[in-house]
Amino acid sequence: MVRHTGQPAYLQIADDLRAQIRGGSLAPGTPLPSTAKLAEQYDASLSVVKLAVGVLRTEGLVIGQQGKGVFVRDAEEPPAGGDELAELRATVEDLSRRLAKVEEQLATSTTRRSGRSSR
Amino acid sequence: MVRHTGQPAYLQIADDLRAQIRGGSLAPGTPLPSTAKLAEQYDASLSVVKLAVGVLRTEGLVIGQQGKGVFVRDAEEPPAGGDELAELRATVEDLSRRLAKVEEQLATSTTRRSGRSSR
DNA sequence: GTGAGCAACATAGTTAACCTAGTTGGCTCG
DNA sequence: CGAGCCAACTAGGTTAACTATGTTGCTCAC
Repeated sequence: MVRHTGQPAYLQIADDLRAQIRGGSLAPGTPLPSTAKLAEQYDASLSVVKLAVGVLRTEGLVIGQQGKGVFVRDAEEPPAGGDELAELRATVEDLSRRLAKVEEQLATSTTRRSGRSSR
Repeated sequence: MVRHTGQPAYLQIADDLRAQIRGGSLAPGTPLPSTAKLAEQYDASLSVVKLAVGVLRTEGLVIGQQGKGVFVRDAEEPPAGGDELAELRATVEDLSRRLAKVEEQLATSTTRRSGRSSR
């Protein structure tokens, strides 16, 4: 897969593509590699690549055109800070998750139930 | 499915949920119906509901918690100042601070099972 | 040479199945 | 009574298959 950073594969791929876009490796107007190519490149299934592209599409970073490809958006004007906002939100969500986890660990260090055996 | 407005089902569902959130039918902090319930409610497959929720998650409108549910995030509405960015940055800073603190607590008391019975 | 048609490839959407993992509450057994 | 186990929920991730639809380039007949 990609790496086991705790992040799901489709988010890792989305992150990587996002970084390439912001970094300039993928200039506005240029098409991303095709779904199949990306799947091979990241050694992932088509499904996770589609999910990753879907995330970027939702974020408005890219625009998919049926039959042609997925193109990096011009990013002329960030609509209400759309993409940076999305990034910040993702960060917030991640932080919240981690925080809730450690806080729970701290709070329940004595409670200790939930014995879930094997499985 | 939902309706054939040209929009794909998962976007229609996402739109509807988004409208309910913004409209107040789904107040911040309240959980969305479970995936299964939503699927039944919209007469859609589990997959499209999961996609719809995924969109809202990407947008940061909701936060999913495994085992519990998907909860409406606090106050998506931008304050009158309009500087939602600054607010988010502040939130990120705050979360980072708290997280660092708690992580430090955890690290410095690894063998410690300090009593703190919550729940 | 030109146009029609077709094949190949692209994204997009939908569905279904399986697995992981966290939460909760109830039941059993010591 | 209480601790532990477990079953039934929950969301999340992954994969695969199928369909629809749009684009492009090639071929072939005329």
